[in-house]
Amino acid sequence: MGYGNVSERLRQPPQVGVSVVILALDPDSEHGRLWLPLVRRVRQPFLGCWALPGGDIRGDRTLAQSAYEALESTTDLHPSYLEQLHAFGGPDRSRGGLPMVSIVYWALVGEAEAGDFAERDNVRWFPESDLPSLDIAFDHREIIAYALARLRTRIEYPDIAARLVGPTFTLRQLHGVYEAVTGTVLDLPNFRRKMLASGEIEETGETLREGRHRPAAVYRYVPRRDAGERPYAYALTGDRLAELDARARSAAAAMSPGPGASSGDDALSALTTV
Amino acid sequence: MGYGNVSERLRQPPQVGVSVVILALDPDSEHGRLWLPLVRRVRQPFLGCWALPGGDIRGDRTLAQSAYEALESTTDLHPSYLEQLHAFGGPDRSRGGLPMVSIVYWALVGEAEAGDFAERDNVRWFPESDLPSLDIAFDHREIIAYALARLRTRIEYPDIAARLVGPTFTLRQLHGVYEAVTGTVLDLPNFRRKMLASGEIEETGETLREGRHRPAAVYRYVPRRDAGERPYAYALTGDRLAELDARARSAAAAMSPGPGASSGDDALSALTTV
DNA sequence: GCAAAAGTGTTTCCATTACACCCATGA
DNA sequence: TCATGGGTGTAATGGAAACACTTTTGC
Repeated sequence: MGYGNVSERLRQPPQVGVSVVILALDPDSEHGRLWLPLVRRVRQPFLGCWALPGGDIRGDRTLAQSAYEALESTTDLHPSYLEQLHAFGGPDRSRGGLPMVSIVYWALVGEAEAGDFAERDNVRWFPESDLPSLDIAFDHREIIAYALARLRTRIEYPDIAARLVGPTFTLRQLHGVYEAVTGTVLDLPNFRRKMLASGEIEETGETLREGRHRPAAVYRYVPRRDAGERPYAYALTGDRLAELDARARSAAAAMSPGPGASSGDDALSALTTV
Repeated sequence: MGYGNVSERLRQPPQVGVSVVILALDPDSEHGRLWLPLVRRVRQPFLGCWALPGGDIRGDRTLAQSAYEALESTTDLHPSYLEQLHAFGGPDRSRGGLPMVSIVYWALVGEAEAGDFAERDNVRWFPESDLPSLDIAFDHREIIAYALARLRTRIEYPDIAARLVGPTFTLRQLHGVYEAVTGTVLDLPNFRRKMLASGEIEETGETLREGRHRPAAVYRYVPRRDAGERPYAYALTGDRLAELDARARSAAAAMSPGPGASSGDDALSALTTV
């Protein structure tokens, strides 16, 4: 493919890719801080820098599918929430290469899952407040800040917090997530009432002992089928996500030689774009 | 450019473009309904159908600039608000051609400006509730619905309504906009207090006579510099928009032979993409 | 019994709602 | 002076915030 000099390249229509900001609760931190996985780049530009997991967009996939596949193949995680964040573009983000537009998604994964993740050389989790100081590729630092801001405003609903904490939880745990994410202090009794009144939370019948005191009731999140929670929400949750998951699995199976061997390191080899 | 058969084309990385949903108040309608301009396509696919104004993305422009230029060159309008809506993609929207991703913006223009617009063959304004029934290109009908839904949820702030109605307005006019957009009935006295309490509205000192009764005070919208109105807002307003406008003008001047002749029909020749 | 967290009750406060009312103006 | 919309006052409502309180458990 012959392209001209730099200024000619800049006038070309840009390439498109997807990236994903994957947010989870750090299970090692007692006070529930957020962390996220970054991938080390193995190509120029920004070789060796940390970048958001990403990949190409294929014409025969939806954008969400492309995002899911990028996420799943680099980190082996299965998000409980996936939503388009923003499309980023412009002259600042090309760095001498071809201009690039990234459609960025943000994803949430449950605490348990983020914990049982085995770290690899080219993927590492960083606490939200302790990102690498210099070597973050492109404008990914600002994109992360943007995703965190979105998370903080979206968390008014039980939904988001429940997806961060995992399938079941006590009200105190959920409360902790809210406090960690918003950085504020919330009255626990009022919080409890509000969550229960939302109708999106349901007792499992189990209880959880955690010290020499009264055990707490365990709840699960139940999306209300009220329909119109939020009038326009292109977020993927529940069944829609399972669908994407099934697709990703069958695609992986088709590419791998034997069954069950679909998560080799070749699939993990630093899928990153701008 | 040699591309293979259909299924091979579908696997190619998609092209990118911008489209804009331009919303305004229909000045002919007394009860303040919304309308928007669509452009007739002069190319396959969907030749002859109505489509959102759109254009290409250039690597040396920001996405918002590209959206502004698409909007300005097709309709000669100058929006008072411009914000990214969503990126649309996926296999459904290629129609046998190359796969296409559209980054869609939504824009607001003031009532006065939308009124003084001269209709042209290939651009026509349609009331929101009376879009062409069949011949809308691609998925643009759903995109319009999505933009309208966004407008309806965003309008809680004085901001959005003020930009629809124009630079100055009476509280009753503003009230009418709210009722038209939300489709609900609002108590006028309470509405008035709420707007004034927001601190984002300021008396101009003028009054407006409209019948054989007391004249109404005229107000203007004053964005509060409180900063954090909305925590992350990539919306363009005020100065930032003026900047885009200046850029678009100078670009147009550079392309046209004489001064002031920059809005010939060549610039209007149906810039539409998916 | 005692410590600690689970869970409940109650009061206060504030923003929204509903609606009655007065005011300014032109005909 | 009267019709009409501009503009103000105020009581009722409902939900969020603050915090005192009771209950259940392990040791």
